[in-house]
Amino acid sequence: MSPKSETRKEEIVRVAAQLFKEKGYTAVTMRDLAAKMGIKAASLYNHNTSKQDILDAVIISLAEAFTNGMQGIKSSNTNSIDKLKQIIQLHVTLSSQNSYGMASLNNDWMHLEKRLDYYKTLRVEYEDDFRTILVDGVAAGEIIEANPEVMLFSILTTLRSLYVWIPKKEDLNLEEFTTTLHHILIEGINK
Amino acid sequence: MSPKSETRKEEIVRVAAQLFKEKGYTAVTMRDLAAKMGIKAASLYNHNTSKQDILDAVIISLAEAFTNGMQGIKSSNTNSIDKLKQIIQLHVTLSSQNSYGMASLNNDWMHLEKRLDYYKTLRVEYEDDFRTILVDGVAAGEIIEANPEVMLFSILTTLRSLYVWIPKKEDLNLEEFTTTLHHILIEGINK
DNA sequence: CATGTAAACTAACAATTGTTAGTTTGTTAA
DNA sequence: TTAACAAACTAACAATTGTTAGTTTACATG
Repeated sequence: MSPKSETRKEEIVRVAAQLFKEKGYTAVTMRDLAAKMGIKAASLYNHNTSKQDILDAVIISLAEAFTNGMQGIKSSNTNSIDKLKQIIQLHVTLSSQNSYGMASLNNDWMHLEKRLDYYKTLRVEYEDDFRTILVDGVAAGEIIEANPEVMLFSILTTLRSLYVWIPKKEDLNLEEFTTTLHHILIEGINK
Repeated sequence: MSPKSETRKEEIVRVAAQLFKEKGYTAVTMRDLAAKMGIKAASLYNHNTSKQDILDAVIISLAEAFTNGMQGIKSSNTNSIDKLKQIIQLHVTLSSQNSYGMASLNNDWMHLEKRLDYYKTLRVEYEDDFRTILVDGVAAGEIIEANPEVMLFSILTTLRSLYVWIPKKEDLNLEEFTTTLHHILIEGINK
């Protein structure tokens, strides 16, 4: 009934993401991570095979969550403005659930090795899908005829930075925040 | 007549910023930097006293450029919308002149040590000045009555990410880009 | 009780890190 | 020619890094 409780391995990954957000992947040592877990560095290797694997776990699962979310939005039968609202909702949800992981997704992806190409593919495909929604919206007359590349850049960078702001506002009403974001990001390009 | 040509020390700082953008401050070694300069790591110490000092030089000068720009905008006798346009112009200019340094400003500031507090002060003051312009604009009826905090977040994160996009578009017309940004960022909050 | 397993430990390693000391080279100025 | 200086070099250091090997502890299951 309840979700399977967190394994020790998952706990390590979760705590690692917190440290990665504070100092960045490279600056976090296995001894730092172990200290925060209350154990010795060598003990981490009973659960994770390497520091690199921990980074992979943090980043790839989140990147795939975005990809899955985008698939659902693409296949929804709604207009472009509504799809944009769904994208905003997706970013708010994932960023509030995992603001630590979002930091690595944004800042530490270049330290992926084996999975770097896979990550880049997911990222490019996500941006392509996003761009298509904007271009379709312009063609359908729902979105102003500004440069789609600049619209994409402007909206997406705002959404990608949500993880910085959401945890700072502890009394933040997520629903109200999302509505305000809709208003600011979309009214500016709505026709 | 011409600006004093670049010293060896300044050259090192400039090249270091390029590496910092690629891999982040912690992941760049003094041997990496030396190799890119075509010399040995020890030779760097004829010019710079430490790796830390190089990071300070990259970040602080840029942060002060933003502060100086904001001072000029604050003291200009124009309405809030016009001040916002000046801010956009400031970010486009500094980001295109020094996209490498902007990466450190955004991602490596936490590795400042002696100058960390100073940097944080500059950053908070800049955000305060920006917020004041928005609040004044709302009070004057020039800007919609959305939550100023969300407007600030949305616009500022877009501007802070310019350094990622500008170098990617090599044929980018900066003037046209700035105009489009005005349109997208401001029409959405214009009254 | 016996066994298996999850999860911790100590000790150590080889490689890499930022940095220092001391020296050499090449160019400029007197 | 000599003196001064900028800028490179070699060699080495102490500390820190990710990781491995081997062992111990605690608990759950048969």
